[in-house]
Amino acid sequence: MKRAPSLTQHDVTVLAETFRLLGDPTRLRILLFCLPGPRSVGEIVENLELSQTLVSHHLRLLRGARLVRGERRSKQVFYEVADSHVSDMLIDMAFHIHEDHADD
Amino acid sequence: MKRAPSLTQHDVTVLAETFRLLGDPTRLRILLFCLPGPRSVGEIVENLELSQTLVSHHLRLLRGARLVRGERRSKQVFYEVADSHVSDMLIDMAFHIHEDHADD
DNA sequence: AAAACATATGAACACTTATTCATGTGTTCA
DNA sequence: TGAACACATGAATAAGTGTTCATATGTTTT
Repeated sequence: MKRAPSLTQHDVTVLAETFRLLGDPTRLRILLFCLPGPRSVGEIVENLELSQTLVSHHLRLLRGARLVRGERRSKQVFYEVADSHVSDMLIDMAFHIHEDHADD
Repeated sequence: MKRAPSLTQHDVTVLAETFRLLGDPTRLRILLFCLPGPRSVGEIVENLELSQTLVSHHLRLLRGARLVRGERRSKQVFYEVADSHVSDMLIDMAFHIHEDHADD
């Protein structure tokens, strides 16, 4: 029987904010696409078939929450998931959903 | 180096919807409060200092997504986290946030 | 320097959503 | 049966948010 650690008010706020950002399908797709490794904005745009401005806007939010990091390499900017904490979180959640076939 | 399972379009949608619901601080507090065991609506209202109608509205959304289950015992209705999948998810996330003190 | 390329930003709009107020439903007790 | 208790629901509103359009910034190439 696992138990959760007691969270401070601040912890809960941060946690909710993180969830909120993951709660948009477009942002989630962007994050999942960047999970295997750094992706340029252009790659994201082409692969996910989204407008460039939309991707930029979402990346800004994800950056603001330190969920992704962007690094410039000449003309392009490559984004990757910020740290192993975030990627572990995402992978765990992905497994949870994947295993859970108690569909509607 | 862990890898995420490949998710279907439907998986991503469900995952995003779940995150979206967890993304509201009030709902997240309610869920976390119900994590240790079944709580009556009244208990939630008192402990989290929220209005009764607000709690009911949020519980309805959480119920709709099968994140909580409600059981009536005479006058009161007790809510608990739906299954171990959800609670594991929450506990994992709680640990992730808790351990992550790379604050802003 | 200018043009071309890659990405970012700001304003505007449509749409969603959290909260409140008023009221409804179900259950127990007098 | 009626009153009291516990919870749910519907409408209304204020605030937030995703997307698009137009435009700006930064980098390379000619």
